[in-house]
Amino acid sequence: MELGSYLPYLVNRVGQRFIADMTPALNKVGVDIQSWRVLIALYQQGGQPVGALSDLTSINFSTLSRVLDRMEKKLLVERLRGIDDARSVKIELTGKGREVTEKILPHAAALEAGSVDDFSEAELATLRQLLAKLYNGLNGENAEADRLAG
Amino acid sequence: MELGSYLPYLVNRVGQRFIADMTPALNKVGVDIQSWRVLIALYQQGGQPVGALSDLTSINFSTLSRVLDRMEKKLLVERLRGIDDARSVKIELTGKGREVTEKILPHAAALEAGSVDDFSEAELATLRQLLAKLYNGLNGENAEADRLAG
DNA sequence: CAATATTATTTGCAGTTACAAATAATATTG
DNA sequence: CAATATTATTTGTAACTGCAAATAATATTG
Repeated sequence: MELGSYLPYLVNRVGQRFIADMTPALNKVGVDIQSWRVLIALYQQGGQPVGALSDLTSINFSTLSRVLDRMEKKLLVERLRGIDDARSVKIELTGKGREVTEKILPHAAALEAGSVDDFSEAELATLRQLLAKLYNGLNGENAEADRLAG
Repeated sequence: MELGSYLPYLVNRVGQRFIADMTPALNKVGVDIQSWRVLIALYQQGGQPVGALSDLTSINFSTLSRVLDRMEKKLLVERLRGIDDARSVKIELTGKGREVTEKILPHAAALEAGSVDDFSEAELATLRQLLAKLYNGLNGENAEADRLAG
């Protein structure tokens, strides 16, 4: 097996570069990378219970609970307890959360655009499609359970 | 901007799934994900100074120093001080390090193979090529410096 | 060649992360 | 409907991470 063709390696180094390149813009508004993932998810998909948000952001649910603590302290989100089921907590963007998200979004868009400067539209579409397909080919945290359940 | 087509999102969730799916095999031999990245890198590219290893694994160099502490304690690697330049420390796999790597490798290969089960050879080649191209389109940690240097 | 600058790695420290257990609520079942 | 199981989130804790400063060595320069 060659490192340069090993998918986890190729994916990880791209992910780390995205983070590194995004960091200056995030620092400017005092938002860390995890909080940024929560911000876009909420901005685009609307208020979510913690569990759904965990799936959406790929952040471990107990880590996410702490990320939400930080964000709540900064008034970026609020926890709405027991809207339909009192066990779940709906997380909503605040006005400030929306504002901050909209301040960051142009940087994010520019960074993404810059990263695929040399891509044709077809290549870009293919990359997105193949990344989605790859995701579906993986098991996620329920790998063990999935396998046992057959 | 749509979340489902946003590259950092697509890449991050694939990366997290790779980690989640790999974790059981790593736990079995008591190796964490960062150490695993170091193991494959050294196994395939040979002994490296810390800085080069940091680039190769996308692990922050100061974090890497601590990862190497753990690995050294487990006798997976050794630090060879001042081979050519006494400032640098060459990191080498130990026999045990090689052994453990070879115990994990089949799981890693199987996981990768399983993740692309539905891919044609052409799709797989395209994905790898586009991920490499995407990586090159990103700036890495020197983004600021690069930009200033023009 | 002493003083200063540069390069490579480690360490202090203040957070962040994730497992497992605890808490809190709803759902099931005998 | 009380007892038990299940679902959703938080919290205790121990380890991990990354920035910035410290250390340690080589390279440059006046």
